[in-house]
Amino acid sequence: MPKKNSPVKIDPRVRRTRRLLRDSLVSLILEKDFASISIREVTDRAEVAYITFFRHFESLDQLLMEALDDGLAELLGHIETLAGQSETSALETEGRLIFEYVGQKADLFRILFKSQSVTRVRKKVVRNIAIIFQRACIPLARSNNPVTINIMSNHIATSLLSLIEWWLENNMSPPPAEMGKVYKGLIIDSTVGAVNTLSSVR
Amino acid sequence: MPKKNSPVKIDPRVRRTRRLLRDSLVSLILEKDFASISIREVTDRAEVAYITFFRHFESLDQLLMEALDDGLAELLGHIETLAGQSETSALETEGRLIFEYVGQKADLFRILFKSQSVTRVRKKVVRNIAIIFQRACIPLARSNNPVTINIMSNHIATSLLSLIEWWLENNMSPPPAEMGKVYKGLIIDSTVGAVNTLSSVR
DNA sequence: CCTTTTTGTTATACTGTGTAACAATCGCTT
DNA sequence: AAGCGATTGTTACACAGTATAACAAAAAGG
Repeated sequence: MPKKNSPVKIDPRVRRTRRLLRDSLVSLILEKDFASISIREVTDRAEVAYITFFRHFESLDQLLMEALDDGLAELLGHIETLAGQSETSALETEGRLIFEYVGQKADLFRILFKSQSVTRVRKKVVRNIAIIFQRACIPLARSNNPVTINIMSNHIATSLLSLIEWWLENNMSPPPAEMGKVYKGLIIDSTVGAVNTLSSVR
Repeated sequence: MPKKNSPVKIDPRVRRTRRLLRDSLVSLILEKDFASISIREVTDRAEVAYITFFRHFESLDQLLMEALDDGLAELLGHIETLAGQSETSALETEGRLIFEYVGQKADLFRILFKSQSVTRVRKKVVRNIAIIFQRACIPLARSNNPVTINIMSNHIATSLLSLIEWWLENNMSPPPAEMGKVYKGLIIDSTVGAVNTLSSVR
């Protein structure tokens, strides 16, 4: 069952409407608080009839979710290859790639962290990242302790997102190469190093 | 300048109204989504006139913020004493105290992580925790590199909050004593260990 | 070109926010 | 205990945003 790219041809009018609405919402979020954005505002800027919004989405939340889902899929791919890495030197390079990618799509991530209703989206992103690292880190944990593995993967996922958020708020000031080192040292290596100590946790 | 307990005597009717509204909102958040709660619902459950709400608060956001602010002040005190610790054994004990405290006031933290509009509150909490650790960790960093210190304290603060959130969602299953070990190993020790590697980051 | 689908226009019902005026109640002081 | 001042309750209303319906106009695709 293919999740996306279902071979169904979409009416170009529908494609156009959805794209206009998405772009309109994104640009509005970058300007003002998400909670203060009304559907009317979005449709006005998109130059689309008010009622047309409801023919495609149930709420601004849903529209935002879809936009973020699509945009973040690529980052998950990056992280997936990263989690597969085991060589120490490669980890640093891949960490740099993450932050280069974030820098390219900075708007998308700013929206992820800025909009209010994003708590659920963020949780979903954390869970997806955690699952990726969960598989990659099972061989690292000495005892096959599910609690330890869960804590580890959750810690890595949330730490990575927080680091990205911090970086964006700091105007992406240490360049990706430096952030790659931070990523490797602060998140990956230190977590792996802490595993042995935690093998006894129930 | 005393922040709280200003010696001004507050009208008992005002005190009562504010307490009723606060309790009403808290109980509602524990039941349903914050975004779906209306002011009318809060005043109805509080058995208070609708207009009375606006005589005390501008929005549900503000009411929630004040409730969380008061409740979380105590945790910050705990963490402050914790950050002052340097002995390895004491760190683990103090970490246990944190999770015991969270367990006692679990409702409060569930609200912190559950309600949608809490992004700003959470950021404020992160910043407060980060500041505490910032002062405590300056002697640890070899070079007085502000970037490194900022990343470190931010990483500790967000990791701690994420760990608390994970713990609550797992029904507080590893008891506080075990979580104290996790806290020490995964967050404190590993971060301190990573500092030396990161001294070169601009 | 003709059918189907999508979009736009207009009107309407409904919910929630926020304010105003006035009456009723409560707390506090004397 | 009485009365003054502050708070709360009642009722009414204006307003913004959501959501739907019916019908006309426009665009897609065979």
